[in-house]
Amino acid sequence: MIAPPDRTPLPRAFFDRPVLEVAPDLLGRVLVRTTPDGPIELRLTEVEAYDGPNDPGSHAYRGRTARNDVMFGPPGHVYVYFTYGMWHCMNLVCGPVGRPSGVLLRAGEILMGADAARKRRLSARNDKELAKGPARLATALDVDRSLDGTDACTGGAGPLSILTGTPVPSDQVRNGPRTGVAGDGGVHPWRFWIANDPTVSPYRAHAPKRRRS
DNA sequence: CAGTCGATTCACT
DNA sequence: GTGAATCGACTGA
Repeated sequence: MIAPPDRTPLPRAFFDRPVLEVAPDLLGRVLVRTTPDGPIELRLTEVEAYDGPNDPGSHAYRGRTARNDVMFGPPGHVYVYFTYGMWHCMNLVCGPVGRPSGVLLRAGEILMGADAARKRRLSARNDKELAKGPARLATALDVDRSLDGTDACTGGAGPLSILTGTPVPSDQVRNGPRTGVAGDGGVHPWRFWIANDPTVSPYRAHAPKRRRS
């Protein structure tokens, strides 16, 4: 018998800590997304940390821009970016203010609202694949740039919020190099996941793009 | 202002 | 395992 997840909202202070502390602590937490098709709930199983100005893999490495502006703001808000001309990925901003860092939400298990998620993820061959990968996760939860800057610490009042869930014991947390990160940013072992969880995405090294002929 | 490339996914071989 | 899809942000001239 497994205890149900704690549905208390995660307080903003949770995110106002160094990102390397927050990232593994997010595993097992529950994200609630309100959609026109009803609520979708997702248990986080895989994340990656991106640490501001000292991290060559971070979008904030070269300073503040219109795109990454939210990363420089208060913790507990959502940073959403568009990539590869097709996909969105979402992060939770960590503190303190002025230290642009965030946690990329890479994968999770759908706890509720799988029907709504399947409607948006027609290529998924089974429910484990609904949110296996950062762009798949954002697609399943109907997340795009319109949610950039959303406060996730509202306790359910907004379109997106995060609950306490059931934190994962540290002996079940694994870590390793970040997926698909180019150059020097790839060296940091700042990807965290739950051991043996079937919804965790496979590791891939960065694939350099070949020049067109 | 043109060129490059991405915190990826999918279809195909 | 390989290559295409697809476009906005960023870079450097």
